[in-house]
Amino acid sequence: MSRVTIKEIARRCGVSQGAVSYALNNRPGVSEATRARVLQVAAELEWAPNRAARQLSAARSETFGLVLARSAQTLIEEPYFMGFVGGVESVLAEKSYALALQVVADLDEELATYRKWAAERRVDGVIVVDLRVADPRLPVLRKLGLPAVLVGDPALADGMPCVWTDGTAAMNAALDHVASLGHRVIARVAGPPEYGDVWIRDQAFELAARRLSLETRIHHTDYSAAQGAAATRDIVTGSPRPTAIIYDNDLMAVAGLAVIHGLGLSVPDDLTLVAWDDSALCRITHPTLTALSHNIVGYGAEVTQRLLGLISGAQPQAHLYSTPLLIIRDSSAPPC
Amino acid sequence: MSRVTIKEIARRCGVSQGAVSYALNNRPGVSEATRARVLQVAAELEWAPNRAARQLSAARSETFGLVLARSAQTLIEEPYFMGFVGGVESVLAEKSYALALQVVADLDEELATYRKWAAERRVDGVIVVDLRVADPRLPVLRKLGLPAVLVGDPALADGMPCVWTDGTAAMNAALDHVASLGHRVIARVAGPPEYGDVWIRDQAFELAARRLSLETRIHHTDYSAAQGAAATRDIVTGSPRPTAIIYDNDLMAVAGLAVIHGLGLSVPDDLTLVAWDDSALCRITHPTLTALSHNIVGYGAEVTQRLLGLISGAQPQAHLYSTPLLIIRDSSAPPC
DNA sequence: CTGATAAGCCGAACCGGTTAAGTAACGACG
DNA sequence: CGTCGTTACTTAACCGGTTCGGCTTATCAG
Repeated sequence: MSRVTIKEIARRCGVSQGAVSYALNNRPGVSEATRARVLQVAAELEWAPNRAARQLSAARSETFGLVLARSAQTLIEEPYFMGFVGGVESVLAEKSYALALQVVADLDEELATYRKWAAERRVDGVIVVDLRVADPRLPVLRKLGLPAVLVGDPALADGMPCVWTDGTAAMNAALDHVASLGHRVIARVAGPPEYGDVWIRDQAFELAARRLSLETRIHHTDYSAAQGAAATRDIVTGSPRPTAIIYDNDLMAVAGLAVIHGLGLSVPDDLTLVAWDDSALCRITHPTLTALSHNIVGYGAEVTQRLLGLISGAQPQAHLYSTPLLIIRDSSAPPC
Repeated sequence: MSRVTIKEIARRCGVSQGAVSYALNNRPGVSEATRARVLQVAAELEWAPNRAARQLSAARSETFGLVLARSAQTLIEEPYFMGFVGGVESVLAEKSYALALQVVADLDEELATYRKWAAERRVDGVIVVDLRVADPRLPVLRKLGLPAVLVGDPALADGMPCVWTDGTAAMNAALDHVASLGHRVIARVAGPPEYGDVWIRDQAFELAARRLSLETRIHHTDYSAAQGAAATRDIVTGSPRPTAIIYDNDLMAVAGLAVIHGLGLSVPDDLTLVAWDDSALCRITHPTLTALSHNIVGYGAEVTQRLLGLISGAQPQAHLYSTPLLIIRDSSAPPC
């Protein structure tokens, strides 16, 4: 067990602790010769700063927080989150920041977590995902003074800094695509309506449909495969039967595909399918799924960069990360 | 910004800091009356212990570490990890322990992370996943004196504490199942051979096949959907064509299913498919997939419990968590 | 040669807890 | 009544860094 401290380095170099601290932190106050000597000794002893000590005096924890208010089950099923976390990590690692990840059951527990973190000085800032319509977390974060970057549309962010992808544009692209193929009755299998992204897509869906003179229907789900399958069954057995379905995530699209096959129908001959979130799933089904693709790892990285900027004094602002790109695959074709 | 410290509580209660500390930590040395008063004031002020300060003096970080040496891409595709992390979290949350999660590219970076954590006193212990054959991490962890619980078979653990699921028994169950259906030529689409679990399953596969007089072949992959699909193509176009395929994860099984459909073959008429890791994927395909199911969330929780036990002085030992259960679904049937 | 300025370094306070050692008050007991 | 042991605290050191005021010494303008 090495327990190399700054004091030991000071002793060996024959200087004071303070001088060593300046040297190691690349701050003025020591000569280049001394600095070099200190750095060399530190390297020899394999010194690493004790995190707790640094946090205590510097009043920074060098940690960002991320709370996921979803069931463990959802987290398993949705490839989204792990990718996002991976992106966050990739940025944090090189700044030697840490990520405090907390999985909780609901928004109340999420709020409790923020309060606890703020009181404990546990994190320097948080990343807030799954933005809601009139999100109750925003006023709490404001009051706690906890720096935060929101993941979601500025329309939901109430002026707080956020990073978003343009769901409206993506929805337009998707509807333009199916309309241009000749589809006239389109269904949307959406996530829970309280989610801000879902709400925005709902709006965009109806608006674009009106523009293109399409007939529409929307089924709200909890994002799970089970409800995606159920919604698909409802849609397919309805009348007039839609000829295209747009899903809010790829898991439900894959589940829907299986239902359609099970009913003896064919994709894309009888139904055109479009998925949101283009993970590996969309490429391994038969037929492969047309999808709105975006780089989730990059998204997580971008959000983290913004949070780093924010705590070092950057102006809070909304930042458009990207617009999901429509990748056309075998699941879309003209209706027959 | 609340900055409630123990000193403030002491002032308000008219006692010393030390007394407050004893009271808050439920230790002897203060009267019940004083303790009650301190607790009440602490609650009123919404005091929470400053983590850094506590860590510094108590020399415990109340944090466990978990390094995932996989590409961000793999993490996205494999539902496994997020579920495992969720299980770990569920236990840590109630002990108010934190999880330091680090995603790195390879084993060398993983080792570097352990060294850094040990030097910084960053974590009290680590959870080690993806055990290898003759794993280079074990001697390093031993030397660093970092408490660790390994996730994997005792045969790979070199005497260190571990939690495992019985892959051999599961493989036997799978082969008994397909053999009893009448299959005689069985293929295995395995993960990378350097992974300990894969190695164990390889052994078990060959051994059970010999016992049951089956003809076998093994294709090693990197666990990805792409290589799972490629392996399936090889297998199906080989001769004599196997009539059953056992996959090392469900992602590859789903990818394989699509390949088989694409080649105009049918499951389960032409081929029986069995997947390892029973996530939602296995239930949303058509046909649904027979799978070796285990509770990954519970597995993560169990491992974490063991690590908590270990750092509080429990005897290190190997602990069998469970044996994956064979769930028979529509993808298995007698060969025709 | 003197006084001002700055570079380089030291000593010590400080961050917010934990904990060993010391003390005062009090009751029991020989 | 003196002694011993408890109980209930207080005091102060300590964890390992950061940071600030101040002390030397060298540098340089006047």
